[in-house]
Amino acid sequence: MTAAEPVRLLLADDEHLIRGALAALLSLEEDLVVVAEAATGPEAMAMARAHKPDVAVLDLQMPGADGVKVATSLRSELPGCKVLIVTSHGRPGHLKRALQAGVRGFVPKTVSAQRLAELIRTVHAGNRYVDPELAADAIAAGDSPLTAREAEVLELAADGAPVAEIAERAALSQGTVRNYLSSAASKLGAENRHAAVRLARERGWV
Amino acid sequence: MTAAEPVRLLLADDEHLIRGALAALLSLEEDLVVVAEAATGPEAMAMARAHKPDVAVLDLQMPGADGVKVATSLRSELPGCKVLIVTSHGRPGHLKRALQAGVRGFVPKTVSAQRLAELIRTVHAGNRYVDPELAADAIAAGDSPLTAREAEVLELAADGAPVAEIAERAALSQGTVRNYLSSAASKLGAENRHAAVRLARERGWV
DNA sequence: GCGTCCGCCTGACATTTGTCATGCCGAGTG
DNA sequence: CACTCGGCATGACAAATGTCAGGCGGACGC
Repeated sequence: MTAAEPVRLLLADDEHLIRGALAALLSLEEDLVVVAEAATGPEAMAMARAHKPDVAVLDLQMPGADGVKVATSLRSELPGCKVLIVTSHGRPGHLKRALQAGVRGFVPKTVSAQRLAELIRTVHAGNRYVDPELAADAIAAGDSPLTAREAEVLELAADGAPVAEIAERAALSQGTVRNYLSSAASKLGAENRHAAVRLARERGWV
Repeated sequence: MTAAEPVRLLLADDEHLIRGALAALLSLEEDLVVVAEAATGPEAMAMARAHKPDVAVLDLQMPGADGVKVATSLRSELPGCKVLIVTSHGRPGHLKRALQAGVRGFVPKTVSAQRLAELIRTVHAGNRYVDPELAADAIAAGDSPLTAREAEVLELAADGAPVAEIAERAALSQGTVRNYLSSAASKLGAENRHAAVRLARERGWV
C-alpha cells in the first residue's frame, strides 16, 4: 500500500468502550490513523464533513441515524470516502440495504482487530468485503417477498397497534389492512401478524 | 492498592473485536493483568475454574448462558471472584437480577476504558458500583407488577403464539389464559397483549 | 373464628382480527 | 387489441381475542 500516506479513519460507535479501544488498537498499525470519532449518526456526519476521512468505520446501530443512513449521506457528500460497517447483530436485510447504499465492507464485531485492520486496507484499496457467514444468511433469506404496502402496513403493526389505528395512519380501510397483514403473514409462513412482524424483523425486511 | 500483586482478570464477550481491544487496553494498566478470555457463557465458566481470576468482566449477552447465569454459578463455585457486568443494552430487570446474583458492578459499554479500569479496582477492593443512569431506570421501572402466572403466560405469548397453544402448554383453559394476558396488559398500560410483551421485554420483566 | 383481600381459575358475551370472494387498474405478452 | 397476471383495495363472514362477573381457596389482621 502507499507507505508514505497513512489511511485516515473516522470511527463511529455509540459504545465509548469499544470506540476508544478500537482507536487505540488501530493506531498501533503504522499505516492507519484515526482522525475523528463520533458516538451518534449526526455526529458522524459532522465529523466526516470536517475531517474528510479516507475510510469511515461505522457501527450499524447508533442513536440519531443508523450506519446505513450515514453511509447514504456520505455517498453523496464525500464520494471518495469508503464506508466499512461493523455490527453486532447482523440481519440479512441490513446487509442488502448497506450494499445498496454504497457500503464497501460489512463485518460482524466477532472479527479480531488485526483482521479489521486488514479489511480497512482492503476497502481503502477500492475492493469490497462482506463477511461470508452474513452473506450466506442474506442469500438464504433472499429478497423480501413483501410488496411495498405489505411492508408499510407490517411496520405500522410492529408495536402491537390495533388494526383501526393502522388503517387510519395508512389511510386505508380496516379490511384492506387486515388483508395486507394476512398476506404478509402467509408469505412469511407465520401464524399471525405478530409472528410475521418478528420474522420480518429477524430477516431485516422491515 | 496492593502494588505487588496485580489484579487477575477474566474477560468474557462474544465480540472478538471488543474483547481483544479491551484486553489490550486493560493490560496497559500496571496493576491489571488479563489471565483468560472467553466468547461464550460455558467457556467463561470453564476459564474461571481453570484460572481462578480475581475479577470477571462479563458481557450480559453471550451465546450459551448470559452474564447473570455465569455470575450465579461463579458465586457458588468461586466466592472470592468478584463479577463486573458490562452491557450494551441495559434493561432495568437485568440489573436487578444481576445484583441478586451477587454481581458487584454493572455498567454500560458507553464508559471509557480508563473508567472501566477504575471500576475494576473498585469492585476488587470489595466495593460495589452501579451506573447511576441504569440505577435510575431500574428504580423508575420498579418491581414487576405481574404475578407468577401472568409472567409465565406472557412469556409463552412472546413469540405470537395463539391462545389455544398457550393454554395447552400452560395446562390452563383458554379463558384463563385470556384473563391473565388481559390483566397483564392492563397492569402494563398496554393496548393488547403484544404491546404488553414489548413493554415487559423493555423493562426486563420477562 | 370471621371477614377481607388477593391470586388463581372459569365460562359467557362483545370486540377485534383473519379469511375469503370479488372488483379495479396498469404492465407485460402474444 | 385482447388476455393474463399481479398489486391494490373492499366488505361479509368465521375465528380468535379481550372483557366481564363470579367462584374457590390460602394468607392476613383482628
